[in-house]
Amino acid sequence: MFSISGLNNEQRKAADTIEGPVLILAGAGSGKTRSITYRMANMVENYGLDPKTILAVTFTNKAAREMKERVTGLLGKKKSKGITLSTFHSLALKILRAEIEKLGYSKNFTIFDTADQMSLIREALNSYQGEKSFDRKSILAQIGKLKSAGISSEEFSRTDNFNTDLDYDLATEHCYQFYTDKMKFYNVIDFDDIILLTVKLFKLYPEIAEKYSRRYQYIMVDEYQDTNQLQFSMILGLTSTHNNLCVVGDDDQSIYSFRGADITNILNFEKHFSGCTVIKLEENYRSTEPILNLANNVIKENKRRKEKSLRTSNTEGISPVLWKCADTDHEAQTIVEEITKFQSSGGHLSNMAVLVRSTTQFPALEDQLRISMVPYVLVGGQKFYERKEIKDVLAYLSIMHNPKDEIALRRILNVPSRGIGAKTLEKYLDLAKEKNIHLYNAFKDCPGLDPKKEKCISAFVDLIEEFKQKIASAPLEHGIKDLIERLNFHTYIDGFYKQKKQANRRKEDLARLVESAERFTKFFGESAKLRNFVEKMILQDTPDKDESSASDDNIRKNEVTLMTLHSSKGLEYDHVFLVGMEEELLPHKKSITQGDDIEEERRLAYVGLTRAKLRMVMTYACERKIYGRDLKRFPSRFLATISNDLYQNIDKNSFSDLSEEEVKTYKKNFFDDLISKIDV
DNA sequence: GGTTATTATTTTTTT
DNA sequence: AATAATAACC
Repeated sequence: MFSISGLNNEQRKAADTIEGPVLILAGAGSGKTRSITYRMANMVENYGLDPKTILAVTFTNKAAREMKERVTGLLGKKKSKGITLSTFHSLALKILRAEIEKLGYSKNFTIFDTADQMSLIREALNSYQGEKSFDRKSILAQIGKLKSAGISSEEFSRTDNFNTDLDYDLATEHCYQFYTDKMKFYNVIDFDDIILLTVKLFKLYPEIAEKYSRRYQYIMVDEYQDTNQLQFSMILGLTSTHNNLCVVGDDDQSIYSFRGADITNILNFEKHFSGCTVIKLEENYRSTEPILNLANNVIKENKRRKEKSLRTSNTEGISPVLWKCADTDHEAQTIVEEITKFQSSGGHLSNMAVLVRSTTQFPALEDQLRISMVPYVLVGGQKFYERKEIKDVLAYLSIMHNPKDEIALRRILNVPSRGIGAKTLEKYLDLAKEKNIHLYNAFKDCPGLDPKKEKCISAFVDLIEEFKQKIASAPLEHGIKDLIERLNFHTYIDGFYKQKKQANRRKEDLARLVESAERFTKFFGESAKLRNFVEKMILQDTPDKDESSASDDNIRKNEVTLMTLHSSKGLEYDHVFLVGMEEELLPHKKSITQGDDIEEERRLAYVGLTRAKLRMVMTYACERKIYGRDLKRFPSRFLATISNDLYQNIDKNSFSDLSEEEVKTYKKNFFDDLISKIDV
């Protein structure tokens, strides 16, 4: 018998209300994950439900893996194995893999990431006869919005969203049409399509929705405040034969509206699912009272939120502080100094996190951490597969799997250079257009279009065909390794990056790619298909070796975590540095100038503050380098509304916070440093 | 056709 | 400051 008696009253109610719709409003640190993992264990152990009927959807693959671990801890490997724990995208992709042919795509479709989308939009704009130059990004954003609102490219011009007088709308219409047509022709889909097509499938073939709905009798959705309209429709499909839907979320932590997250999903849940049980978790087990008071004081300024009061019985604690620093480097230095102090007093670095609003804040912090030789791990920021050299190799793999993917083909057509330049490409594009065939087939069928180039082109086509065979017959990692060697990619990198350090870094990345392919084949064995590998790379669904070893012995590495506020959601640390509490960073400049949602920025600050268990250190710099210029900076408006007794102001730029002894050492070190520099 | 120099442009956050 | 896009050169 599995016991849920370790939970408080509300948590127990959450874990023990199994049938029908349930809304769990879980404040920060209120034991949300604990409640839902217990809920799953409770369902299996005490209600005798088949684990195979349980589906839990999380926001990131990382969160899914973490939850899986915790459920396994409660249920054991055998029973937890049946439970499906996945993201919306992974789940939808699984469905599409089985059913996409019904929508006129073939099964070997590939996935476009944002960079691929951008190149397609560029193509679209090139073929557009507008006088003005348009911003690709905002056009793509507009298309994304239309897609998630369910408006097709044909419908767009007939909706209220469309204004004939606006140049941008006309351009968008052209691009949207161009984009949709090409995507289909290339047999590729984008991130939005993964959900969109699944929803379309559910609508056109209700029996498919029913099939999955019957399979997943009990559905849980984590971080419900960050779901968008499409995901909501997908949920409707999945619950078409029952209403056992349990969603968990906190409207105060909704921070993804830029990606279409719709906060009304959680605010209106009770309307969407009548007769639902509402459970509020308001007891905070994470932070001490001083930290919680500060966080509550920040978030209470938001107008659009459900009133709630987070409380804690943990009344004793260190007062949060705000450090005033001179500039970006001084800020980083001061933080790293504090970290080394903590380290030398015997603290474990896994208990510390440094949180930032923007990834541009990373380099300064990383520099200081490296100088002081503090081990750290980066979360968020540029994705591994987005690095140029990785994308290049993945592009080769993509066209082996889906030769219609013209964007991938053009990406590597002359990388490394093999004498197929812009002129040749143009000729073949014309040929392909004229014969209405795919670009790759044009190369394959007519290598001698330009006799001077015949050799280059046949060599290229042969290479692709050869490796297509090779990769299908040998373990994936061998194929990739051989490909990198055959292409002389290392030499290419040496030529491209003049600095040796940079070049070596890129080569290490390639080695990492081979390693991750190796882990992939090890894990999936015979069914380790090229396509799944590329897919998993793009969806960030590749547990790296750090994580797997950590789960093996369950020892957290002795390193500081450096990450964006967005990726910190759901995590907690004893000591947290919230870096850059200043205007134009938090709230971000874009949200100020575009009159965008300041409330979301405030929620972001709230998320950051509520990560801390024991100590909160906020910092800001009086001067920061932006576009290579030093600009004056000011403390965040979010601090202005807070009464002074809730945090302590410390001026790190003067000696006022140091003891006499510390000032002495500081000055001595300063002069020693100076002298050593003069010596050299 | 390829390489290099010059100029423009950028910075939110992520599946 | 760093990178991408473009122009000018070989």
